[in-house]
Amino acid sequence: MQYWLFKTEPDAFSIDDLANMPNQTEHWDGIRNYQARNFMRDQIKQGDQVFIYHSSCKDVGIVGLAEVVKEGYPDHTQFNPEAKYYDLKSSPDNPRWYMVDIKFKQKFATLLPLKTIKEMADINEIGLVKKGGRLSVMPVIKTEFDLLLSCCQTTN
DNA sequence: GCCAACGTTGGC
DNA sequence: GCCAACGTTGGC
Repeated sequence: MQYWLFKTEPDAFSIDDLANMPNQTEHWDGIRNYQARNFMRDQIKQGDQVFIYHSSCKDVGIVGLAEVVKEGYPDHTQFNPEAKYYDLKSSPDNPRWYMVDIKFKQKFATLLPLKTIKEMADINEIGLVKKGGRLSVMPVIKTEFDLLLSCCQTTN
């Protein structure tokens, strides 16, 4: 099992939106970065645990937990000329962009702010605190995932 | 294949 | 809204 962090802008799609979806499951479309795409296509597996992180908003930080329920498959929005994430250069024969499905597991009573994460002495590897923190999909090592999760759950 | 210009992300 | 840090594009 592996661990990940997915960013989302809560104005567009929040942890609450995920919780309110049918079956509390949604496909994570709109990833248009090659490094993130490679994670989606090749590495993210069913059962993997995913932190949901709210970015570009008033309260920035980890807000909840989800689980991967479907592994990488082509992101259909790339083929739709009407869609925001349409990609002229991609075709169904050779899709450029992939997505996974995730299912809501838990919303934390209080979010774990980015500021706090940066201040934690034992959190040094997660992309949020390093260069390259702009990736919208990033791996989290088990030790840091466990630490962050316990932090989220004890502050409840 | 280099690299300048441009676009995007995302914290503040 | 600003701006730093990246990522992508495209001319050469």
